[in-house]
Amino acid sequence: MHVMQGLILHYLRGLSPYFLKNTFTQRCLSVTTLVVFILLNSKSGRMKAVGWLLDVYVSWKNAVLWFKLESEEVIRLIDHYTPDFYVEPKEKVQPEELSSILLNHPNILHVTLDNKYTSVNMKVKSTVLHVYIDYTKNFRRVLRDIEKLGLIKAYYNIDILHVQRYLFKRGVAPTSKVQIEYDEGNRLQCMCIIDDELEIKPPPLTKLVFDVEIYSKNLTPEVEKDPISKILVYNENLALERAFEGEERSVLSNFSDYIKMEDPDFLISLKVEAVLRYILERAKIRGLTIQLGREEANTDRLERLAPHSHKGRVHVDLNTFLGIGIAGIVERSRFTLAPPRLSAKWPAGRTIDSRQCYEALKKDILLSKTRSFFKHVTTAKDTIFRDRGGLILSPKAGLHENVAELDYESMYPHIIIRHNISYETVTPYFINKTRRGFLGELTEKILDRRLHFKHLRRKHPKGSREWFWCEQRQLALKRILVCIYGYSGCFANRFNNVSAYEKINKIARETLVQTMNVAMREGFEVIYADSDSIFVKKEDADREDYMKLAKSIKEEIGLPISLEHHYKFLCLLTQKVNPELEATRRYFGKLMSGELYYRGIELRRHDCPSFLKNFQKRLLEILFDAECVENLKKDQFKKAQDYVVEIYEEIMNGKIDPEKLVISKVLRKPVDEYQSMFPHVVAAIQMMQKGKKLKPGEIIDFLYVNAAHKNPFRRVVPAAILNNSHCYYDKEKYSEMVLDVAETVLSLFGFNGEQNCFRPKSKNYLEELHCEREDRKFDLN
DNA sequence: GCATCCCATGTACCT
DNA sequence: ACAGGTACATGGGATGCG
Repeated sequence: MHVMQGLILHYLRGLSPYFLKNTFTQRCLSVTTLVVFILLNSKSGRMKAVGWLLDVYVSWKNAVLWFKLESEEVIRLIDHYTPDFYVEPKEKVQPEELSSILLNHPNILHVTLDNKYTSVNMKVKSTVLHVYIDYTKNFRRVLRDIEKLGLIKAYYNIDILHVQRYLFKRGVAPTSKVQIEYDEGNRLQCMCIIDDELEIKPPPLTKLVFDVEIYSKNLTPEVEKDPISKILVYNENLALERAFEGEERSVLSNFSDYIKMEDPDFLISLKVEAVLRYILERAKIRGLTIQLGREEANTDRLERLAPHSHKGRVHVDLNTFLGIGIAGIVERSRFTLAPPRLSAKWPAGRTIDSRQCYEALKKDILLSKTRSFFKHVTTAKDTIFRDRGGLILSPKAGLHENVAELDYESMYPHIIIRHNISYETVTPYFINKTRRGFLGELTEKILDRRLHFKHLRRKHPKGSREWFWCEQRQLALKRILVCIYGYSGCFANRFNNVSAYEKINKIARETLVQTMNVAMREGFEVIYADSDSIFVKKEDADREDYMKLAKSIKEEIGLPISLEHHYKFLCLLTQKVNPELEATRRYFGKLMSGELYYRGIELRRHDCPSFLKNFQKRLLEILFDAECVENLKKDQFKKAQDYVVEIYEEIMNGKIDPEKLVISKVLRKPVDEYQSMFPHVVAAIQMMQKGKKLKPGEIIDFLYVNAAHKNPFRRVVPAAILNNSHCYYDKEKYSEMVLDVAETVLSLFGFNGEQNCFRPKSKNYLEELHCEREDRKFDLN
């Protein structure tokens, strides 16, 4: 009850005349704007502007839209919004009758009869009632009330956000460039999209990257007790630009003033939502009213802070920003048609669902709430036989020279498009090719866009702004594309069709087999293949020959494939636990360009201490600093072994900075759910004893101090409570790890850390590894 | 009582 | 609320040995 009242007050305040006047005068301060206003105003009483839709939220019966204008001004406009949904009456119930019953509800404005598809199959339209509600806050209540009637078979369009409903209807994606018209009451009269789809440069949105330091005795600060000691502001390159420090009150109010002055569109920090809330809570405790958004925020119930409480600005996590940048966030917003504050953080499923809903509604398909049940009955045996993922050809373990890696470009999206795979076109028995599939249509738009930026990127010098923007855009789209395939068969997908998913996999496997056969026919040896890539070699083949192979595969199979890497040396590994077997998805090598390239080994793992990573990298550099295989196997291998001895001794002498030996692991579940005392779990428990609040997903940094100790609590120490003066790392444990890391790189050449630390096993070992495998024909049975 | 093997558990990586 | 496949470290019980 309290919460509800708080929210309503909050919304009312947001719309009060006082507020509107306030922003209006503020905006008019600039002389240029005044001139523009007068000029535009003189004719129609309406004002026009061009800008970008920055943020949208919905409250009460309005949509509030924030625009960044070309003039760098920011304006807030209001548009009407009427929440609505659809219902399908039960068979015996007359639609007209249900309609008049519904109209009795005090919060239902009106009801119309309509014909819509209720499934993505689009077979036949059903008669449905279109129900309009007065205010957003009554939406759930109306649903609850009419549920009790027992007259309704199904509800549609009820589990999307109001802001999605508004934007889908408008058909405008946030961040779009638009021409707007609005009246003196700041009511939006007209909004037309200006096509800037092919722009590389993102809209001119400004950002503020910051970090908050909190003074706390505990590992997790408590907002009631622990003051903010510093707020640091960083520039584009993450260099410190400004520091607010000293007494907390002044830190907070200076920071708030700074935001007001700089007026950034984006607020960016680590754990941005938690940090912004912490700032507001501390301000409240200090009796300050500060404002981080462009509108006043309601700070009555901070623990229930609404997701869009910093209205008019977009808050984004630092990692998202570093990953895909503003350009990537713009891509996500335009794909999902959701405001960037949401689209930037939504996980894959939500992202794809949003766009699918938009596309479905455009086709007159209503959005069912319930996940569709099994569409086709199959036996368990069928499922096991059919539902296999990508195909992997065991690597031929050993050292290879002059190897080409050919990768299909976006294989899964291409398969979806070429084979018309979609929720409504695929059954276990056939694919309907008489009409264009829903999924293919969507995938093609996004794939074309991604490839456009991927290829455009190459036309700009590496490191230029344009290059980065293209990269950020194509990366953001790539991440979405990969998930379209995975999400197609996911149970949580409202349109899901497992057959479609399985079909994609089947075609992918067949494609890979055909690809290998082409390569072999052309006289290449296939030494490894995985899902959408093959590794081939042929004596004396050069770059041209490999590109020619890619071309003939492309022509024969019809999907784009290209030379992704050309290796001077490539090591394919055997399994550590079972050296007779080859290890997939674990290899390392050196490219013709001189660059190292590796997958799956310790160097790629985030839980490997930095010291060991550096060590392994150096080992690779030493090993591959060779002209030919002989040179590598003899001289460089020897040098690498010497380096292992050197590092081994350095560890044993206790000379290494413990900081560099810290291991990071993610805590995947609450500590009490673990069945064993794993090191990171023990470290987590120790941290909790020191007052750290830990949730699943958090990173645990720890150091081995006595790995073999009987008491699990004596084995590790969390990095956060490392006391340099009496903390020693476990030399035995870390020296073991040094040997393990060395073995990954050197065991192919006979190195075995355990048995004979630094001498090769046998002379014949390498020759054995190099024995040629007879060529095989691959076939799907 | 110990060393060793084996397996479930858990995390991370690859495509 | 993305899937499926894979590798490896770890803990701890089972097993074997003396």
